[in-house]
Amino acid sequence: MPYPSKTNSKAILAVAAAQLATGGIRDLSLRNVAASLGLASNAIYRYFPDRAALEVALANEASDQLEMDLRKAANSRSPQKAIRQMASAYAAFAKNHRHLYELLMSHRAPEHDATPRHSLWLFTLEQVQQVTGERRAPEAAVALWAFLHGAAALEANQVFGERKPASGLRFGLDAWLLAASSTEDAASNQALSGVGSPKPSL
Amino acid sequence: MPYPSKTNSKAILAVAAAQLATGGIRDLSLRNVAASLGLASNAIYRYFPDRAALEVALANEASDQLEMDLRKAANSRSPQKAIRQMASAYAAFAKNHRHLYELLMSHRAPEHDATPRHSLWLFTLEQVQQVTGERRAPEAAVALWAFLHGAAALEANQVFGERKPASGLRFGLDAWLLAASSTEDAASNQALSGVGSPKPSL
DNA sequence: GTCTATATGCGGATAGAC
DNA sequence: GTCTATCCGCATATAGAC
Repeated sequence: MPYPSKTNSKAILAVAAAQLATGGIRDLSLRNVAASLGLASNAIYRYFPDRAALEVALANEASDQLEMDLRKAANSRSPQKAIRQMASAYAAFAKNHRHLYELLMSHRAPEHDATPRHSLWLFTLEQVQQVTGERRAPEAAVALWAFLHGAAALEANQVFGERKPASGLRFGLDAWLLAASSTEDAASNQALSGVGSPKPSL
Repeated sequence: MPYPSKTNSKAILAVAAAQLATGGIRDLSLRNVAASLGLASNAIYRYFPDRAALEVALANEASDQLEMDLRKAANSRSPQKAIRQMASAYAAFAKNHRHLYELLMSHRAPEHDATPRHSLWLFTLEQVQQVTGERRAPEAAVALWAFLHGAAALEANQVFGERKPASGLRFGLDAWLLAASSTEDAASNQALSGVGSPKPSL
């Protein structure tokens, strides 16, 4: 071959991920990726039609990686303990791969989501179900994910500055487990009961 | 004066906010803002040293606006009801001003935060304190904010596609109120008690 | 079929004239 | 305070070398 391949999709993704890690999504550029691989500025287009496609590929990689971390964390423990371990793993992933995580979460899901993200959702749902039962699993999983993502985002952007959300993570997770472990009637009745009882019948 | 003022900071911010609302942060450009005001491409630099400064000003405006909405929602109600109303107002703000909200939350807080964001935090803390008492207020407020932000972000990015987090918002808020209304000892003991009791003594 | 060379248009940013 | 002119980096598209 006159022009043997100097690169491939995996190598491009690796370099892109490295640049994303150092500079954030705004600083990621196809030019820099190509330069890092010793290629011309636009050689990337043979592997990814445009920048958006590269971002999608990165997000899918991130999703796979996160799911692996969560599966490890949830392995062979009690349901509640599994949730706690998953929460820690989730927070750790968001912290250690800040920009990659940001990219993962800021990318809208496609219409028919057969992507790695769907797999991630199904696994989470499965784990939550062990705690809440089948009926309340979807809403509980959404609530849990919302909380975990929010905590990760707030810490990443240091919204609270000095006041770190570390203790807040504990509080929120305890609250979720408390509600998830109780019957739905007890939980909602209690929460709606209002002012009167500072010490409910726990 | 040979070149009288054609604009001012407020007008620039208004145009920038409008462009942000339609196209998102990536599409906001100083060139377009200037063009909308009938100015040369770089006239903005007399009012904002660079693009980042304009974004900070927009974020501060957003923070003020959100705080006003939350204050209205919390006005003269029971503590629990105030929290519920604030949660709804928060979600509504994030939904109705999607890109502005995103900008607000994605901007790191400065070192000594005397910005509108600090005021927003103090007000939230004050309201949470009505429910949890003074001691647990900070961590509870962080947890609440994390959950609300996460729910807003997930919905904005449609992470769950069809499975909308509307019911998840209810579940999470109920869980938070349940834990916030109980004593800290009861809450953490219950949550840590683990596997054995699918139906705890509620 | 893969890479290089090149061109267009859109950004942010700066210098200096008026 | 606004203007013209200009620079640099970026994504993108096309033509052609090998």
